[in-house]
Amino acid sequence: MAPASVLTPRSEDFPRWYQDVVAKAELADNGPVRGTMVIRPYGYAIWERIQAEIDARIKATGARNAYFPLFIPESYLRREAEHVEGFSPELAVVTYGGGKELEEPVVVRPTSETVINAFFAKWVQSHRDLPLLINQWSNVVRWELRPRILLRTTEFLWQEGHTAHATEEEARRYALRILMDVYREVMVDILAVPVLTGRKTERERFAGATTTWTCEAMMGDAKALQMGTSHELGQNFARAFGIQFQTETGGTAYPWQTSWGSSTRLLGGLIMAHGDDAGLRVPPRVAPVQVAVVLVRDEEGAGQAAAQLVRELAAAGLRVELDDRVDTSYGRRATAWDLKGVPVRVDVGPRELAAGQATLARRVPGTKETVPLRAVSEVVPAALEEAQRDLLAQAESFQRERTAEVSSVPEAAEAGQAGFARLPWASLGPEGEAELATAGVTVRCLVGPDGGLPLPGQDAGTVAVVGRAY
RNA sequence: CGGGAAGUAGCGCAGCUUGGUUAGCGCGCAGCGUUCGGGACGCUGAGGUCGCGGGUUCAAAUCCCGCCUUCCCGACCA
Repeated sequence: MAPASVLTPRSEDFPRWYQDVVAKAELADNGPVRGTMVIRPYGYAIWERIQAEIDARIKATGARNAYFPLFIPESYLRREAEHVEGFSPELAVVTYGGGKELEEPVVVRPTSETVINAFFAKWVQSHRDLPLLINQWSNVVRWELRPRILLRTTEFLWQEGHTAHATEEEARRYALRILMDVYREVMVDILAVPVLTGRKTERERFAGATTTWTCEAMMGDAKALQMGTSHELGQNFARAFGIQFQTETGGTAYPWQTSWGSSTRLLGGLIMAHGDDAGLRVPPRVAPVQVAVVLVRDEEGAGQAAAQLVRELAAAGLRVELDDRVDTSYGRRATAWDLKGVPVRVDVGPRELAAGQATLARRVPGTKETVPLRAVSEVVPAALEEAQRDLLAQAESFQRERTAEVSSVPEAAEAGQAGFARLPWASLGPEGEAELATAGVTVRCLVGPDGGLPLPGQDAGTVAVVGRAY
């Protein structure tokens, strides 16, 4: 791969490298107001693909999309005590409208449990109305004190799901289904980011939830990133908003609820999980451009050959782009495609054309090979599959190497600086957790004794995975 | 929100200490020419409310005050 003078080397200054990639790959820019961002077309194209994958899986669970207002009466937030306490420090509140001071301030939604549940109270009357499964794609605002583009911004885009069920058991199954069949699957199978799935400790639980389930990934600097959460809300919001239904036997009951979300932070996670010194590396399944056909020089019919390759690759169902900017030097263009992380590049110029060949450059191992022109549209799909697999395998082995088994709090505090540390929750507990926090290490999640998900409330035998986090 | 650093052309920087005529440099950008297979070279040129507001002064990028933004480290979060 080319000498990466374009970017700050990842090993030299990871946060700076991250900024450089976001800028040079044309993913996003900072907005004029602190903590806001502009998502540029290339970044947004990746987001749209992530959205499509998540959206399809959400719909497969039976939920439907809807839209609720940006503005929420302040009084709604106050109805659930823990919820308002958790969110009040990060609220943006509008006190003026139409040139007049408002009688009741409205908050810009930090999340929509409150408005949505106010309507659930209207819509849920009978057990026949359940389950009620709603998702919305929207922006939300949480005033951030320390913003980081695409990872922690004051305004961000996300999806938030809200459901109501007749029984606790059903709500739990649904929350876990979202966790595993939507989030985990998209992260692992599509984004090629291995995640740990587990339960949050009391300390890390969502404000207003009874149980929070999470997907946690390890970034290239061995820090953790929470990439998606699914909450069991119990009957907390149902009681606060008066959501009740008539049961089959004629009684009244409060439904059991869930909520779950994933955001543009996934884009940040993608960069930090897969990027290298040459820039971004996009897994083929989310790549807006899977193959760039680069016309090196338009001589001796190379232009026609490149156009023909583009047609063939498109016909093979690939997302392909022709780069025929022959007035820009080859090196510059090659570097730009590397920066953008396009998985496969096919170079065509008079040189290989004379031999009936094309040059195939793979972003993931960073290698080049020559391929007969006739075989390109067969070789490329295989190369993309390999890239997808290799990215996941690399991230998995990195996470494995940077995960330590420890048995005491001091060991966990130390190992947690360099990656993940695993230790029995019994050896840690809330006191140990608080102690770790003073070293900047937090419990990312609790996993079950067999490596699977622990039960809500189950502490016995669980293993805590701790580390530094974004 | 606390501690630190910084904001001068699209990007990276110098100039500021010690105020003074036309604010420079590298990259990028435009035109022309030579080149062309991993960020080519030459010539010519365009591009600036010196972050914003106020103050001091005959005179402010430079000194003073306030604010905004960015980055790093901490406390809170998708």
